[in-house]
Amino acid sequence: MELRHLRYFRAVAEELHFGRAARRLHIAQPPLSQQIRQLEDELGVALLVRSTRRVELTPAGEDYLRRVIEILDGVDAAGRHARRIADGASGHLTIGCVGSATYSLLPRLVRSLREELPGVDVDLRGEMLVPALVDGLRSGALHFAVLRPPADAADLTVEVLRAEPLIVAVPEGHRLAERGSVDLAELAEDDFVVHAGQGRSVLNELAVSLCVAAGFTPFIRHEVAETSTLVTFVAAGLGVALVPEPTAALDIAGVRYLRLGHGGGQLDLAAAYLTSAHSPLIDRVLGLLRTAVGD
Amino acid sequence: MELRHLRYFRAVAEELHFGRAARRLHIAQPPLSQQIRQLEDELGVALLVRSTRRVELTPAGEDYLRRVIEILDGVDAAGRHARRIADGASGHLTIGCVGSATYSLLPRLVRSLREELPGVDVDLRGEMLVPALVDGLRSGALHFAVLRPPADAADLTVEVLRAEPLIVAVPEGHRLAERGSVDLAELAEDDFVVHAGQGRSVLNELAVSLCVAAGFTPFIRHEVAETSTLVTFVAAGLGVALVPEPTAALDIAGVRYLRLGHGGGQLDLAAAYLTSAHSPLIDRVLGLLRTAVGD
DNA sequence: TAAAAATACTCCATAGGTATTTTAT
DNA sequence: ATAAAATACCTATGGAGTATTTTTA
Repeated sequence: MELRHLRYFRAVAEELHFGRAARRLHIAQPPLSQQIRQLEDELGVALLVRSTRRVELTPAGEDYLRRVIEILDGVDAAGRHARRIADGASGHLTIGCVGSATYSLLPRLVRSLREELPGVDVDLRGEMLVPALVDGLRSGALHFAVLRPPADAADLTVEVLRAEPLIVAVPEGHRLAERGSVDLAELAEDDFVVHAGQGRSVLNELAVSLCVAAGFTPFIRHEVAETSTLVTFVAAGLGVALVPEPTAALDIAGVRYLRLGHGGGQLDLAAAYLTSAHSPLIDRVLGLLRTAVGD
Repeated sequence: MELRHLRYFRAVAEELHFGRAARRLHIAQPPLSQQIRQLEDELGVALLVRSTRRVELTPAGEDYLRRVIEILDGVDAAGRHARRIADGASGHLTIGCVGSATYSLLPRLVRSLREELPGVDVDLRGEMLVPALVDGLRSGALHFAVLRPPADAADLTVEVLRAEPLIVAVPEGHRLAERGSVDLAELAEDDFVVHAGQGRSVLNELAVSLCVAAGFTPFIRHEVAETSTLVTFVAAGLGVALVPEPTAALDIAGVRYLRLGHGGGQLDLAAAYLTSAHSPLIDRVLGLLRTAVGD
């Protein structure tokens, strides 16, 4: 049996007339009769009752017609869906994101995804550390990540979106809190709050090396998992923290953000995906992300 | 596009190997590659990523595979269902029934339908008069009827199931209530309760002609639509009624059923269906009904 | 008897086969 | 070097066409 048989049967069942059905199908009447006969033989079921004056559906034929219409519509729909997925207009995507991008960049990305690709359904995971993001991409749990460029990324395609200067978060009562800008060396005596993860956090590594370059080793007092927690700890007066500039979007009471003068650094923000899982959808998301960064 | 393309795609997508898929399909590998290529060209979508060492599905291909499996399963299911309907093991049936068969024959028929043809779903309408049953068959509202053989039945196939003797229903206080059997002539002075319908009821016609043959014209006091109402009216002392014997199954308090001696008659009970709507299912129901009558 | 489906036959498009080449590991 | 997919080419099945017959309302 082939779709041809189903298409032909549908035409005859809807026209209830072999001649008209054949015209509608752009074939001659005899081959149409043949194909319908074949279909009935293969099913072992009479679908139509013919006389020269009237063609009627049997009860089995009526049921079969309903199902055939569903099948033929299903075939069309399958093609349409495949095409939508192929050009990235439809599909499913899980996006992971580091903490500092969670509060400014991610909402902008989501808004433009909703507008530009309404057929795509997106799962989001914010507040993740870089090693977890890389693991997520490799395990297939994430399709796309916004992160700090990691060292071991041979199987990933990483595109730097922009460089973000580091700033300092200090509690409101801090001796430097009213300054607009400080040098890193001025923080030599302060307690530091950093991300947990045995130094595997890209931000931690940069922060420590900057401090060393500024002539001191930071005294790490607390380790936390999320950026929001980190800022809350600073607000509570438990120490200071070096964070990328967009973290300032996290406007928590009791925290002041200061620019860094001498000894400051910057950290790249990048998009990454598993090279082997590259897809049109990822390209379109990457395009939207570039725009979101530009805004 | 033909089902062949979908079957072949399914095989390749499940095997992820053109050679194995071709073996599973009992064809050679090159024509399989060709057909898959055709499918992709027609859809305008890459479904598979091939290298000589590995075949993988694209995201569009994964979605398409899911839908293709549904379609192919749907094609099989459609054939199975059509076959079930064609041999009467499945389908839908509306059965109409005269009042006197509603209380004994119809329940037995329904029980055996449930047992023998569980795939058939049945709608029942009991307590109908013969003209309404015939109209129902002709309009398509009923597929099958249990009735008294009507006069104008050229387009119906009518099969007599059995002859049912008429009996008399009298109220408990009636002067003849304690007799086992009466002659029709003894009811010459009684009020009669009959079915409504301007004499078009087959039972009414027989009853009147029997009375006339017994030498009197029945005095019709009440006309009712349902047999159950008719018996209730008799129980209430509003008159007597001639009813077919199975009506006695309707055991209402205050009613006595008496056999008829001289002047009695009998009424055929029959099954009927529209000859043009004859189907295997109707044959099977008719078979069950014959058994139910025999019990 | 006239309209429509079925049958008889013919033809060619194409599915599928065989042999070979290309390609990626 | 080798396994596997793609390409080239050929064969033959069967889908579709034309002409005709059969059927029934």
